[in-house]
Amino acid sequence: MKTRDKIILASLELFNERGERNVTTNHIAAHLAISPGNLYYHFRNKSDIIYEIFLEYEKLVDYYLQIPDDRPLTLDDMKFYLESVFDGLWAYRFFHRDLEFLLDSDERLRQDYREFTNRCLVAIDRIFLGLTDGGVIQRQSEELRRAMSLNVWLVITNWMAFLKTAHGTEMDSSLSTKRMRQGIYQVLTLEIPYLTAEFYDRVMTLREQYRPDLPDNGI
Amino acid sequence: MKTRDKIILASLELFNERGERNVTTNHIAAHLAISPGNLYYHFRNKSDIIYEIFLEYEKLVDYYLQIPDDRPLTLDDMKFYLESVFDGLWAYRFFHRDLEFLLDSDERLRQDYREFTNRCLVAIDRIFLGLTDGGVIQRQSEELRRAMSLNVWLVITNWMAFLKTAHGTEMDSSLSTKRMRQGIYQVLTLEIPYLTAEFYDRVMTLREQYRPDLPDNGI
DNA sequence: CTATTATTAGAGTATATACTCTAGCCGTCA
DNA sequence: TGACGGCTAGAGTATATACTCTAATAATAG
Repeated sequence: MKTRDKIILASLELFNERGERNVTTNHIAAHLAISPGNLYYHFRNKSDIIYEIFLEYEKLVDYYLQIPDDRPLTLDDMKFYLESVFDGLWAYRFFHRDLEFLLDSDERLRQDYREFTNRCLVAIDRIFLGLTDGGVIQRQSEELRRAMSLNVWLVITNWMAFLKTAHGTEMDSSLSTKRMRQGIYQVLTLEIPYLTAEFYDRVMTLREQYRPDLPDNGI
Repeated sequence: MKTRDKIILASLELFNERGERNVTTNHIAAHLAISPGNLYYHFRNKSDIIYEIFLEYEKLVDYYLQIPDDRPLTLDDMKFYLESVFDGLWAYRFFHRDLEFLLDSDERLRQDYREFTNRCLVAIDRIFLGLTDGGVIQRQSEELRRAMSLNVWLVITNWMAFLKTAHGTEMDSSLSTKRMRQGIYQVLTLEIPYLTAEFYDRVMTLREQYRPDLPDNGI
């Protein structure tokens, strides 16, 4: 593998583990057993590494959120969207953690992230529409649908942070995978009142699969 | 005013403006035109200042979220809760920004914040119950109510971050006050399907007052 | 084989940051 | 008046961090 790619990979790994703020370029270099000079030969600065990682994240999510325009959406589609998005969130979880700082310190990233958010919101909206056409969700006013899409986005993008802050340090990966799934449960909760009678039971059954089997409220 | 209190106040102000990460203890001292030594006479370290600010935040929110147990809740109560909580969020907006890092670097804060989250979730749940008793909201299963409460919490605590990241740098205070109100709009959106027939119109009218009068989706 | 270019090592630097230390000021109370 | 304790100034320090510079090595093309 090219050194450049190794740097991106190691950075992502370290960022996810320790948080971008706690990972220096020297750490990254040391982790790869290369010299700082080598790292800076491939990247002008730390922001450039982060930006590159963002581009991958963006590409992944954009890929996942493709919406067929020749057919309505099914329950399987919905399940796929939810699982994919939460997987992406997990794979790049450092990103939403220090988001505001990252955007503050990189104009390019700020611009791109804004458009990315926009695309995601539009995609969520289209998914709702597609599910409406598919008879899963009742038709709603555009205004309500948009407000709902935004709420879905807020729940999704805040889920990781909630897990990290509301739980202790007991974030071993198996537990957090389970907990991640609870994010899907939360999103499905948002949809419940809008389900059609035909699909109500099926969606509720699906939702059961993501229910946290833990005694408390998720705390 | 005591120097100690001035330090807390100035820190909060600077943290909110620039983000905790961008504010050093030397900045705070310089801003107050006092010496670093003076600052460290009053606080052992930066974490201590942040912890002190958190205690005030906590006190404020706990105060706002008091729930009368001798009567059901009214629409006015609900409005009060929403406006108060978003005001608190705005006044201490730096806090949720670098939350994960702050909790990572202060064991005390992590513990306290966890309990704080817990209390808030319980309070939201009780508010829903109170509104049910008040005939505003339809009675739901405990499980659904809890999941809804968590969604409300996720929307609320992510609202500031969303504003900061989804909009450009055009965050003058008048605009952001308007935008903050949209957070209430979003929370009310969550409640719509659960309103009783008697209160539906009144809540929808209230919600109208928080509707963003901007052309786009809030981007 | 040689010349040129891409890559890498690793010491080094400028700056920032959290925090310390000592000396002195100032109000109060005996 | 003087001594004492709370408060403050401000220079200073150890460490970290992002990043640079030069020289050496590997790869490649002619």
